[in-house]
Amino acid sequence: MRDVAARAGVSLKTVSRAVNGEPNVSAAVQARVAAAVAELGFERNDLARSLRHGRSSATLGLLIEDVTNPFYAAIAHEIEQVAAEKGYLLITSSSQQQEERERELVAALTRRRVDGLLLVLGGGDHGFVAEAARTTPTVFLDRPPVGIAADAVLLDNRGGMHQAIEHLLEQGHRRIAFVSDPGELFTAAERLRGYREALTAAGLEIDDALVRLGRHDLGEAERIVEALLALPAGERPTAIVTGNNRHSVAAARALARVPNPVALVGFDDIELAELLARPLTVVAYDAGALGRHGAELIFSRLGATPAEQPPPREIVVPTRLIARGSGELGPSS
Amino acid sequence: MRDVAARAGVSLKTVSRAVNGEPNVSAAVQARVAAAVAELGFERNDLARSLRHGRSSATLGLLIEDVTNPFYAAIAHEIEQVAAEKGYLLITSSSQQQEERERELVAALTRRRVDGLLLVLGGGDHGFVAEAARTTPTVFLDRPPVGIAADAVLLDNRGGMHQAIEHLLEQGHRRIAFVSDPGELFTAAERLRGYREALTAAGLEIDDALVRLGRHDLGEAERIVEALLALPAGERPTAIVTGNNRHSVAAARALARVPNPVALVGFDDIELAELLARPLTVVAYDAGALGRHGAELIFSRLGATPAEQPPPREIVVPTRLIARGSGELGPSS
DNA sequence: GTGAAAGCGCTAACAG
DNA sequence: CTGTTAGCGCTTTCAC
Repeated sequence: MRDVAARAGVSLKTVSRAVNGEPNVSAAVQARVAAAVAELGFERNDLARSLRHGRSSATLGLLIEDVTNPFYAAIAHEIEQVAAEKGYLLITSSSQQQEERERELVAALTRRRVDGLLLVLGGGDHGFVAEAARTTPTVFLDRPPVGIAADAVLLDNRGGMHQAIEHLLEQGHRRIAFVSDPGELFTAAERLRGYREALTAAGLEIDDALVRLGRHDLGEAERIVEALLALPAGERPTAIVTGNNRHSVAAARALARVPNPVALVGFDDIELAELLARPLTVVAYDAGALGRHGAELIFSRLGATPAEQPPPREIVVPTRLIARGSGELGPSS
Repeated sequence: MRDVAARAGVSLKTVSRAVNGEPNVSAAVQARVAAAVAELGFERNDLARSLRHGRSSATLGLLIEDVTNPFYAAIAHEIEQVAAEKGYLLITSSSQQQEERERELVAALTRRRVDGLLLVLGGGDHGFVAEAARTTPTVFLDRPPVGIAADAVLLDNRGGMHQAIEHLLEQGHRRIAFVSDPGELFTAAERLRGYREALTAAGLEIDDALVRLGRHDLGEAERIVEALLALPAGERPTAIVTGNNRHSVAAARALARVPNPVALVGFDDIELAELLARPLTVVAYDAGALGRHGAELIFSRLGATPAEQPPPREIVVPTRLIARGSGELGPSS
């Protein structure tokens, strides 16, 4: 920038004004600066800018488990879209479900002075985010904050699971298995609660042998479903509900290998679900909405003065059941 | 940091040393600084650090079309993994296939002084990247640079298409359609070239009516395939090869709606392809490898002195055919 | 309309 | 081992 000033024969500050489109720069000077900028290939250093400017690195930070899961990709994409409209960029980082990585990455994002933090965190206490959340607008996505207060955008986990169970009950199922993540995970716990509530409301006993919670590693999940399917006649479930798209994929694979499949309803939609040999019935929702609302919550805080900051808010994204076939198999088919 | 220094009763520089784990800090002082840091909830400002430090914002910039496409998600994920090992974060931005966005985003990333640029750009001249590439290690992914020299990681597009066509020829197909992106796109052009080469090598004429290039908008792509399937008997293709995963999804959907389907081979693998009603035969490859190699190329330049910089390099990722059923349909089935 | 001085938070290069 | 000085590239403040 100093070089540009020298080249254009003006002061540093004038270049700054010209480059940033501030008022009080004559057309002639504006043009001279523009020419110098072009000749020197100058690009404003936004790091230095935000340092002095005090605020705004014009960057948001997102922490998810893994972008290759379409659920997270949808979230990341929507955040990025909202951010782009405001001239913000997005740093996306993956925890790989490791709490240590979560800590490291929140710290790394904070050190870079992101203007907002969007977090999908695992179980356990989230106290390590408290400090960052004090100075940076922070939104929890998919899972609520634990141990601290902050905005959150969640799914209607229980409601969605009610839809799934009620749908299967209508088909005559009475032995419905639930395959999902470990119960430490908020979403798994809530969906399990929905599962229990719906069964209990129908006057059925909960058979804990049909509740299988394990990491959403595809291989392990497949083995869990295989074990369920290998149960003797009376104990075998006639339907399975999965707790997320990874488990749905695993269950679909395991089911494809047995001669006498059972009904399946997945939580979260899957591309091409309708073209599967056994079209997948799912509890669907707008995953991107988690990101979109989250980004909007961030920007609403960014646009408000400290005095105007509202108390923590919670947004719940609705679910809906899409029947495609796999969930319409009867108990004896 | 100044507050920490005051609190610990040491100089600014000593805090800097302690915080960064530099040598020449006594254990006692180290402890006192650590205590002050904890009490004040201090987090080093990496923006200021990299400003002074001159180099390294410890951030890489990635420009893709859209993270919700699993192809790009795989790339982003691998880059992030490699970056994480070195303590780097990744800014992921989506062009949505708009050249104007590409320009804006490359500029935005450059202004933030990312240490490396990984770009998936559309057709047209890439001159607008030249200035950035001069000062920042830049790698082109999936599509080579046009008009400038830079590292690139590409797929074996022609080879992959040869595999697809040869496979279909072996099944007896002679009328094979090609459905892909517009020819301005390097990958589409190369795959089309592979298609032509393989057919010509087999002594067949190219029927341009069977070559349909259009944006990979799912709806439009479906209509293109429908049109092909609606051709009269003699003109109708007996097999279709798609140019990318979006077109494969579109083709699978369109094919599922007709009573007399044709063979289908997709370029790029799809999750659950084996569980589709008509299991999808594909030309598969390691999409993540594009990202992994790209990130490694960046870091190799980052670790080299200006004098050591090698000339632009090109890495080609191999493809392989996976037969699952849709590509093994005969011409008269 | 334009410029000079000061400083954002940190670290390189020296001193001590 | 620790502190001082200067300055990264930019913007704020205030003067002209």
